[in-house]
Amino acid sequence: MSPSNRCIMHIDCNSAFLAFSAAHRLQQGDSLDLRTIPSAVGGNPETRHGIILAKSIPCKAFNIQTGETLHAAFQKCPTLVIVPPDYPLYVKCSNAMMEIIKDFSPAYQKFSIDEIFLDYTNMQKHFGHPVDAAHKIKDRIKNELGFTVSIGISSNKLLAKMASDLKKPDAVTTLYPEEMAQKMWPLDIQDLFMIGPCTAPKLRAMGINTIGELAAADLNLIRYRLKSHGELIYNYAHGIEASLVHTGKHIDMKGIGNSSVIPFDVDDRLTAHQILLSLTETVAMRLRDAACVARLISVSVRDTNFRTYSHQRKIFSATDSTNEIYRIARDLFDEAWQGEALRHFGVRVSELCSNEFQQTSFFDDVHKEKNQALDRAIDSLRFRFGSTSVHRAGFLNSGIKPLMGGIGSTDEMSVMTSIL
DNA sequence: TCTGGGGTCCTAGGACCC
DNA sequence: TCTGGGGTCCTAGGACCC
Repeated sequence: MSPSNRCIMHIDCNSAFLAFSAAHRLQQGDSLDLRTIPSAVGGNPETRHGIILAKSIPCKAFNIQTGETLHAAFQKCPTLVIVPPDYPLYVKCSNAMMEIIKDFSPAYQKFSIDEIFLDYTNMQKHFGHPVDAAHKIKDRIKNELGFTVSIGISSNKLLAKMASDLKKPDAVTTLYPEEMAQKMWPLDIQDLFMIGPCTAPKLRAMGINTIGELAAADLNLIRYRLKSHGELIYNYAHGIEASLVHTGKHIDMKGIGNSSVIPFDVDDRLTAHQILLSLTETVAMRLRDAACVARLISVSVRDTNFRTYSHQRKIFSATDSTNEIYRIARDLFDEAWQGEALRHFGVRVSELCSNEFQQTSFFDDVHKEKNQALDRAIDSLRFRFGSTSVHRAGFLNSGIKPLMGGIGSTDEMSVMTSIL
């Protein structure tokens, strides 16, 4: 089968978080549909989480942007209704949507919490023409789950994704290679997947303002200015992209991390250590849940001036131990911190491998086995009785949550990649 | 009244080895 | 005492996605 004979769909939820919350409220008996008024899912400014995460379509008239502060949004629209995020609900909605979609093909890839790729190649005999099948998918999601999606259809993932963006909400759109000139090339350069706020100005400075102009540009010049990323977006502008719909249940994770803004400025070492421990608890739990061990530990912080820096270390033998990861994270922090007030902390582990053939070192902690047993015992208690059932005495009265970050379960929640 | 959290990938520079 | 170039690994930071 030649690549151009593939049939790929991209299913994209419209205003996902807001739509999920709105649909849920209607199901709970609320008479107001948040999607019909200027409304948004947003954080809590008092805990310094005050940004817009998702907005309703009526917000467009007020020029409210995702990612901007609630304060700025209220300036634009004083009647704006804000609802708090509900991540467990979003995971449920996402999974329910996938259950419907997988009725239409065994080959599907969860790309993010609100986007799925479906390989519809060879499925016509079962569900008909791709456009008809897409309408069936879209309507089933609307009728059964109460929110709308936009579906793009093409011969590869990039064009399918671009297609789903062309018409919103509640729409089905094709963007086959022969339609690029008409449907995609007139679009602004920043509408192309993988051209962000940093690359767009560089292209504009070269006189390239539309996707079509990028497609017509000199590849050597683009490559010279933008290196391999230049070649990538040049190919995308021509609709060239050949990655597979990764069906495997187990997409290998490259890393696991938690990070959080702290509601107050942190300027003492002890508090910083507690925060790192709290972040490490969830990171290590997710690591063990994925049956992995990690070889690279990194810590990142952001100060009150929004300067971010990080410090990382490769360790000799990979680990999944909360205590071990914490000890390294703490050392990394102590080495990097210059004493200024901090507002944001992150702990991340990467270079993962299966814990099956864990290499042991002569120098390993003699308490290693005891530590492992303790980690597993705590994991199972938290699994059975909830994540708040067990935590360390050090957190009592500290004002810091014992377990920070880490949404839901890792089950089948595959990872988004910048390369499709 | 400020500015989230989860990821992936790429590049540059220095260390180190041959 | 002065001198090379290539390859690989490690680390920090930045760009992009949702």
